[in-house]
Amino acid sequence: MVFEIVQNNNGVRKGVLSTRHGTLATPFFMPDATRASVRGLTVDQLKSVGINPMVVNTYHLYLQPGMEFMKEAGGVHQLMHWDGPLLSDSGGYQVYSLIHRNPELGEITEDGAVFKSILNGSRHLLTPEKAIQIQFDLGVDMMVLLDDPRPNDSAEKVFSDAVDRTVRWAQRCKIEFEKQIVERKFTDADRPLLFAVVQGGPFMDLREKCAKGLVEIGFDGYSFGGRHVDMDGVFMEEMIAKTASFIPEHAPRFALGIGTPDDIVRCHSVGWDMFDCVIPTREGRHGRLFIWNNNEKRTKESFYHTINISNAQYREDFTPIDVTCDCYACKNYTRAYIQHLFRSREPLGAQMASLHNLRFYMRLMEWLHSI
RNA sequence: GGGUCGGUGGCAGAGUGGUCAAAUGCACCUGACUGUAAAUCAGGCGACUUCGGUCUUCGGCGGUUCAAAUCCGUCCCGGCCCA
Repeated sequence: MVFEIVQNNNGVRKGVLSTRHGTLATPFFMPDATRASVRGLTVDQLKSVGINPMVVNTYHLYLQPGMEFMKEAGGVHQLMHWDGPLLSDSGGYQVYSLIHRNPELGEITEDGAVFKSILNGSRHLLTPEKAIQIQFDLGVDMMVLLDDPRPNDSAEKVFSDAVDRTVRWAQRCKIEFEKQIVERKFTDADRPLLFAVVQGGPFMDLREKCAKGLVEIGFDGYSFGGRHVDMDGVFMEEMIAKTASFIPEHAPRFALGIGTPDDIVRCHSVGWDMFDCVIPTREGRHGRLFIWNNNEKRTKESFYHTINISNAQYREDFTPIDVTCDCYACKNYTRAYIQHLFRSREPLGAQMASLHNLRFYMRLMEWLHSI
């Protein structure tokens, strides 16, 4: 059994997911180590705040350092000196994001995603099969199939076509996945897990259709694809809840790219189990720090606030970022010092901010496990 | 003492008659960031404002001109050169 639900409270689940690099208690959050590195942090630092699974990216690692190198390096675990579980994203979202921002950089065809490298302009074709092969070469524990995301303001027809394509690609991914399992002599006990992606944008019936199509093919887990907020940035609560309900209960549900702390809480409360997001690290690098509200004021609706450490009001604030936090930054440094590091562009500032925010996210997971 | 170049908004530094409340950079004040083209990006940064404008600014003072940061006189201050 890949995934076992140990508690289900009106759809709020706690479970255990088994991977080749250990079991994971859901819900869990994975920081993004896109280029085989959580920006600015060492393995020891990540471990010190309780990080276990992380997400690397097919697209980025394929372009740089490239797959020959990755094979030579002995896989991504060995390369980045990480012995915890790793999940790789397929690169579908990266190509989508690239094309969405600049249509000249590529296009989606039935064959796969055609795109220009932003590093040197070289042309590449990422097919569903290739995305799977690359992820096997990376040696990750969990992979995501190549999907076809679209911006949330697209027409229904666009989403409908994207859903159909995502399902067709899913079929191709599954076939390639099974072929690789045989070729690489994996057994059911030591094979990686494969996650499908449910697309459909804001259209509920398309989400349902996509989920059905994917479930029919059969995957280890299912992900929420695309953006979970509308064009105004509003969390699409009902759609996210419904999409979870379209996924079989016994499968882990991965909320791709989600999210802010309250988005994670809301997603978890409607049945999502796994999360990854750049927010704790990116916003940390940009000076936004997550802070717990006082215990007695903590509710699922309101449990944290943020500060921008660069703001003038913290210039002489010689208190820790968060008095309740046990991360290295909070244990040893003051807000005034972190601000000084930011103002003087000392990389230690961004590093400590990332570390603290990741600790915040880990504590958020601990909290969700405890309530 | 003589000559010469120069004094511009917190700093550096453009501008050398009107389109200048004055480029640009830094600093400063905010904001954004959700499967990382992001140690990034956006806005603000003289005062007041009914947001259309109004008023006071480019070392000081005094001129020329319809109009001056820009031209003239003078004074103050600084750099360099000569005594």
